[in-house]
Amino acid sequence: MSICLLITILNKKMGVIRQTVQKTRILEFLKGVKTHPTAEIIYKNIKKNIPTISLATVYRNLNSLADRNEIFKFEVNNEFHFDGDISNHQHCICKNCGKISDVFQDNISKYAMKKISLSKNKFYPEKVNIFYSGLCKKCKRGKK
Amino acid sequence: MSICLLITILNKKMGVIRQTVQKTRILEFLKGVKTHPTAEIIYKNIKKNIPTISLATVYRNLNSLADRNEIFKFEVNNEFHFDGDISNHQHCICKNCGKISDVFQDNISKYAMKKISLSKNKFYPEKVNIFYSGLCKKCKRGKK
DNA sequence: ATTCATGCAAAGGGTTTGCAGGAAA
DNA sequence: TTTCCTGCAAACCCTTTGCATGAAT
Repeated sequence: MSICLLITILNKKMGVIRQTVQKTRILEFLKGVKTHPTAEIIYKNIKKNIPTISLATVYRNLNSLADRNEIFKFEVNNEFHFDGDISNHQHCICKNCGKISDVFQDNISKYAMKKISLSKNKFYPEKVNIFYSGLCKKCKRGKK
Repeated sequence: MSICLLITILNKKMGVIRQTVQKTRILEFLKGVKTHPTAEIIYKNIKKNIPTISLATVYRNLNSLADRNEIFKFEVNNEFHFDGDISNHQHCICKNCGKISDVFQDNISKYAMKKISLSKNKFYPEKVNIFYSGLCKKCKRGKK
């Protein structure tokens, strides 16, 4: 029995992840954008290229991409947002308008990971997610 | 016109927040517990003392308490959780079983707030929320 | 006496799921 | 040819809301 045949059989036994146009476009879109869109927004944008795509497909692909850590999924105000940038960075969420912006202060996440590793609590952290809540520039001006 | 009368009139104009048994019990329960229950769990517990209370009342009170920063509201896996402890602390979320645990490392939050204040991004932070994702002790053992 | 809060039930809305057909490998 | 993925629609489920009644001030 050849190695190739064995691999083929194993592939059939294990769940093989297939490459589809829908999946490719979704990942491309997320990687090419600097915002943190919801499934709905992603769906509307992909629809321009693939008019027949369904919202369910978008959800399924986003979830599987997030499960495999190819994208980052987080919730704001009862809605999931997706981030194609999985580098260590932090998010600011305006509590007035809901706008999400990035902060790239790598050392904040590093410090947080170091500190919790040193503390003797019974948790095995793999990642830290840091969210600031406050006001964005625009809303801060409006409140003055 | 006396000051007291003026205040009474103003109170009537402005929305006065009333003290109710339901509200009191909900806050008591949250302050007396070291977990991070959902509205449903809080509802079931309050029901033991106030059998007629409705889930809607629990939600309404939790939301107004969170709005006034008397409790902390956050989402995990598409569900809101409530924390009666509003001191600076961090949360660990087990990505396997969903268990939420606390870390009390005040300096992590302080460091995060200091760093973002120094960085010249256009956001005015008021609070930082830090979530670790990984495995709890129990699930870590199970995976070995 | 006023008006805010409650309880009930129904609506809301983002997300998931079952199923038949279609596309990767 | 097999198995996974897609599209459609319906189901899900947590949360919110409208309305009449009841309670707090």
